[in-house]
Amino acid sequence: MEQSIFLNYHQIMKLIDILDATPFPIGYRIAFLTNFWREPLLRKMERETGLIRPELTVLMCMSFKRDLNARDICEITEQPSNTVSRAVSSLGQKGFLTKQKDTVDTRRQVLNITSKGQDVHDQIMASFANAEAEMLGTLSDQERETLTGLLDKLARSVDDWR
Amino acid sequence: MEQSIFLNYHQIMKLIDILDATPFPIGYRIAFLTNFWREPLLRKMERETGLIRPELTVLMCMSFKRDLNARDICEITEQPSNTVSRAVSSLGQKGFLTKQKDTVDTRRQVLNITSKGQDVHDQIMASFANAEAEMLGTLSDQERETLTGLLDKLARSVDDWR
DNA sequence: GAAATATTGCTCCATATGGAACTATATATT
DNA sequence: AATATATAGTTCCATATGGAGCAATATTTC
Repeated sequence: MEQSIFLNYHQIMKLIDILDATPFPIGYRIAFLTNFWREPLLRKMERETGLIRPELTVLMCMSFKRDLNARDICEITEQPSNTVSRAVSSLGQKGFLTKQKDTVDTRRQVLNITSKGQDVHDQIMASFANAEAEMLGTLSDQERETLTGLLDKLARSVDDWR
Repeated sequence: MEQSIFLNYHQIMKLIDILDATPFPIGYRIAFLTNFWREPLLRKMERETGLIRPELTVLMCMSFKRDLNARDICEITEQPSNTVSRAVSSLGQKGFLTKQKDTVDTRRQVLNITSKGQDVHDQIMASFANAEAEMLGTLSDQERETLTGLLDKLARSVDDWR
């Protein structure tokens, strides 16, 4: 029975128990879930596809809308321009996007995802969707809908609170 | 009216609209909120207190439980040992924790938060609590309770899904 | 008790990332 | 038209962070 006492000790001392004691229960649970859900997923994506986070961000933007330039992506994602620049550059080298000079403003480059880029994008999206389904395993359909609605309210009011 | 068309263009192209199109609506909203809520808070903490994330993590553990050692903190937080080691070292230099050699195992150091460390910890917790209150401005008390419960369910089932 | 193994905490190194400054081009002002 | 200012995208640099491996100590095995 020594063993079970030892296990209990560790159960009691998991991070989630500290979170109960924080005065920001929702904020910290959100951060907790990001740490344990998104971060491992990004590491897995990195291992399997060689892409890193800013590259995924750029892929997602290009998949959503055609003919963006780097500046557009900076504004959409609120990422610094050097981060976007690096991601665009490496995605180009990998053949995941095409660049054309903007005929009106030659400083700009018009960016578009290639079919190869779209394929890896779709593969990553599928992997994330799958991982979300696992995370949500304990929630009913009703609960999922409620949670989506509440998170959406918070996310859409972003300009009010930050 | 040119101006308003321009603004609408940008409104439409905000990140939240891309998120609607992802096949993991909950996971991505959680990540989105972390990006726009926690990250700026950590930057603010860094500017105001000089502490960085791993240092806060260690402070929170020590505030929750006395006489931990670095290994305990690694296990609780699932952080790599070098990250914890660095944080313990710098918190020690700043006078935010005390180290005593463990009498049983001299490799270990018994760590405890100082009152100075507790003060800065409490100050940071208050700042985070305040920021959470702002984020939750659009939610009713009932909605907050529901959200806490749902996030808690997900967080507590972490060992099932990862 | 000696040797093999495990564990604690640290250092070295590689890399992701953001700030600031820079180059090239476009726009505004006169 | 000439100059001043603004903007797109890049490079340089500083730093946060994790992986791998290391030294010191503890534990296990024989």
